[in-house]
Amino acid sequence: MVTEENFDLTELRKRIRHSAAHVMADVVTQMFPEAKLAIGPPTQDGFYYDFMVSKPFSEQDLAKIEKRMKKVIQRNHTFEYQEYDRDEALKLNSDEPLKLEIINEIPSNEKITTYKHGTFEDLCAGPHVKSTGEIPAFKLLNVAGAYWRGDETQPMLQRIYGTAFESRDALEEHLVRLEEARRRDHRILGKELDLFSIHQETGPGLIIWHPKGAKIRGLVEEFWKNEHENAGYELVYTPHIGKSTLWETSGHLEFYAENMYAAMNMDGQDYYLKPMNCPFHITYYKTSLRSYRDLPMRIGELGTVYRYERGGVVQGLLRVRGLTQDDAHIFCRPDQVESEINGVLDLTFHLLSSFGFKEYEIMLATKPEKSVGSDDKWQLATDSLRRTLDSRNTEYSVDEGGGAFYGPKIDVHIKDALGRKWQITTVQFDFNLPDRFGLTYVGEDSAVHQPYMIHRALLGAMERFMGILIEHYGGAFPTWIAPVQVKVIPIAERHNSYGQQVTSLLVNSGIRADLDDRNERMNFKIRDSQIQKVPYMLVVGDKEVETSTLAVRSRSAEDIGVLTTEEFKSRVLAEINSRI
RNA sequence: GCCAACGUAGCUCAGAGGCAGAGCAGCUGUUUCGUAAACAGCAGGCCGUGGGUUCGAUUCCCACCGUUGGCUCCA
Repeated sequence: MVTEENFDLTELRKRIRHSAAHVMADVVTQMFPEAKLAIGPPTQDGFYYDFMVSKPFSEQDLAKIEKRMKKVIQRNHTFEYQEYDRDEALKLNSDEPLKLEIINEIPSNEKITTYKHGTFEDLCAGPHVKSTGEIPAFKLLNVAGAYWRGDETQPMLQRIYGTAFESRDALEEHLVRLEEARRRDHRILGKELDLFSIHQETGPGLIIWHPKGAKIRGLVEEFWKNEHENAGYELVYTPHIGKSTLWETSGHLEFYAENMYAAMNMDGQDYYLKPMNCPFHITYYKTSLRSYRDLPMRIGELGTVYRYERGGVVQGLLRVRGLTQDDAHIFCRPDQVESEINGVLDLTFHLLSSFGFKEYEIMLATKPEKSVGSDDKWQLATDSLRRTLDSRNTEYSVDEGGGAFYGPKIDVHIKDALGRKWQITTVQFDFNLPDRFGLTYVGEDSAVHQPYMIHRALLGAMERFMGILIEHYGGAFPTWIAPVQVKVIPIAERHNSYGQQVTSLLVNSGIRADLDDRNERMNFKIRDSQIQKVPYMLVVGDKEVETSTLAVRSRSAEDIGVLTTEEFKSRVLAEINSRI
């Protein structure tokens, strides 16, 4: 362990990982002399090194590399720092075309430095641990193709991922966390809990919601609708396809065509599946002459859109081709922008915290180089976003130039139960569409003005949000959205009718209760309900029938004890109402 | 799209150039049971799709489709 200097843990890990990457590159170049080096940085959870090789590495190669790395670590070579002038550096790396490329991009006023351990010297800004012996625990994880500089026009390199920690225990803990993440994978839980499926026959990225998954989604949507109506939104339904002229006006055919499904031609007219809802909401706006008194108008819809995503990126519920956005468009006057943004943020945090997401990361993205809309519009919009965020005393970071070409935006990332970050909420100004569609309202001055348009999705897309929710809760949904809230478990057949009475009573009070009257032992039924992560199990046998009670068990394996049906009912209803 | 691995029963997975296998789930019985799997029997298959090699291919080769892990982290 490094002790002389009091490194902060993240810094220490960075050094360990970066050093492990060097050791790996050392071993790889020994084993595969023709391998050319690219880069090998530490990452958030580990490290990688990219190599240019003619033949990809195999799993067996990884095991061998790992073995030899251990030997290098044992030999405890010192990491030696070295400075070079440009010519020396070029000469030193004459055999490494990718390194040469990097050296040539280093500004002339910067030093060119290397780190050397044993016979392996690598162009590197450092820093490293003192010697290879100070890499206490590491593991190689997987191989993957990666483009040189992440650019698909560049050659594909082979990347080896690994991770390293300051102690065996910390490494072990990390591997357990990876395993936990795998166990919570929404695709696995989706199957186990019978929530949804995806089929080769129906098409990749297209979800079939099974009754239980549909139940959860329906409850989330119902909650979403209620909260939106409470927040002054009006909800609409719009079609799934639209004529080509609509998408010409909106600019989608010009700018978004590669994500759109091909046209369907009927009656000599081209129709397209909608990739976005905005043109329809705008069309609604235009159905009437709008006065300044009508604004703000908040038009919302759980709108299902279809987008072509490249084969390699489609994944479970997280990246799909048919998705339902929790979409809304706000049309407002310039003087209303701030309060509207505030309202959107209030609603966002209310919704997200209802699902147990309490940690947020907020990004304000400003005007990019290529953009539409006048400078003063950008100014006003960006300022109002900034002012709104400032006035809320929320922390946020600014992504300069990261806005959409049609307006600035605020993005919200959430942290789930495993501490993983997900980008979900987006609030975007749009200077483009009001122009293209010629949106207007009549002002107090009886002159015609153009409204501001804000596009926002709070949960993002229902499919993706459900995927995140499944992993966040690990499939153990809180009672208010659990597809089955209560399982009634009679011990023997003679208890079925009492079980049925209890079930009906609960169902009649709006509780999703189910009777398990299968010809199975109680233990089997309990196990089944545990696996299905049903919040409550009610065991009924001779004692309960006799005293008109229930033996209540929760899925967290707590024995809650014996309650009357009424007691249990009010307890569960209270829990449902408080959404816990 | 690109790199790699994978695709066998509803699910999880084993197998091998020569008759296709297990566990769970399903069905039929038996059992009536007190907090995480009762017992027995039965049924279940175009071995992803198409082509090639071979006397013979689910197995070997090629293509396609699909799934999984990657493709921002700048020496």
